[in-house]
Amino acid sequence: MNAPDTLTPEPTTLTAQLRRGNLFAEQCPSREVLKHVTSRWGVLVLVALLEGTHRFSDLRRKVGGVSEKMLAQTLQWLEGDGFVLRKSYPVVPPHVEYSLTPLGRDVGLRVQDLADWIELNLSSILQARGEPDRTAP
Amino acid sequence: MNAPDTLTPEPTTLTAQLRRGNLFAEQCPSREVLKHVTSRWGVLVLVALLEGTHRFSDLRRKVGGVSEKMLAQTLQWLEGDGFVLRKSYPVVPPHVEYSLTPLGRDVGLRVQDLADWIELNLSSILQARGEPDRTAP
DNA sequence: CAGGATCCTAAACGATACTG
DNA sequence: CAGTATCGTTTAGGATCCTG
Repeated sequence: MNAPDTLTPEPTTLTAQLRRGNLFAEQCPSREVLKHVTSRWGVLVLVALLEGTHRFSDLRRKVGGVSEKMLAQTLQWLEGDGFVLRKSYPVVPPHVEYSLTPLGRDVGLRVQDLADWIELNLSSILQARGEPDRTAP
Repeated sequence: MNAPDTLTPEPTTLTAQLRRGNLFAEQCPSREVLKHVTSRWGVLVLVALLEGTHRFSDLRRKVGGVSEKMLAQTLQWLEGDGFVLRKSYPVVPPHVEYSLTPLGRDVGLRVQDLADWIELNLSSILQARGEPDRTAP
């Protein structure tokens, strides 16, 4: 850990190659999915839906700052990836419910885990930034 | 869990409030950190650095498609948040090494967990999209 | 109510050139 | 080598209006 002239020579183990083979490759399809899941609103929508089914306006109200357009687009991304189930009731006025598929719950839990960790460690992070700690009184 | 007409009325438990209190609030400082960590290149840089110390050009080569500018900016974000340690050796030509702090390793593991999950389930996801499964021959 | 269509701005991003 | 500076392009994102 103290030889500045030798750089870490790639842990070329088989498992590493197989498990995280192409994420670093520019054309890896995972990147698209990752983009949806880690998008500004994707994270919040997934976490919100972990708490249960929501209607469009519920999500809009819950996820502070999201616009109609972006919420719709985010939901379509996540639906397209098989994470979100869209259930439309043919009534007037329209009634649409969004929920997580099993796949979505799985990925949502990991996203929530990450988000929770950040909130929990926000204090240390802000201190690293030299910013005031707003989590403690 | 099966009443479509009653939406989840906010789990106003203390723990929920404390643990994920303000993520949904527009001005929550966590969002900024989340943005860095889940950014297009932030994810890849964190995962790359989990494998060990890298020099700038190593990262540049490893993370396919990243530009000098974005790599530099991403590293500065992560350094500012206390996730990445920048070690500069005053030699010529310049020699700079990037590694993860304990905090960075912690968050990196969660990001990697998410990324790995996506790669592992890419097959199911692409099928949900109706796209061909490129992970199986 | 749920969103599609349109228009527009700000931000992200990339390519290139340049410097200590 | 490890960046910064600058510029041009692309995309994200928001506001508004409109419809079933």
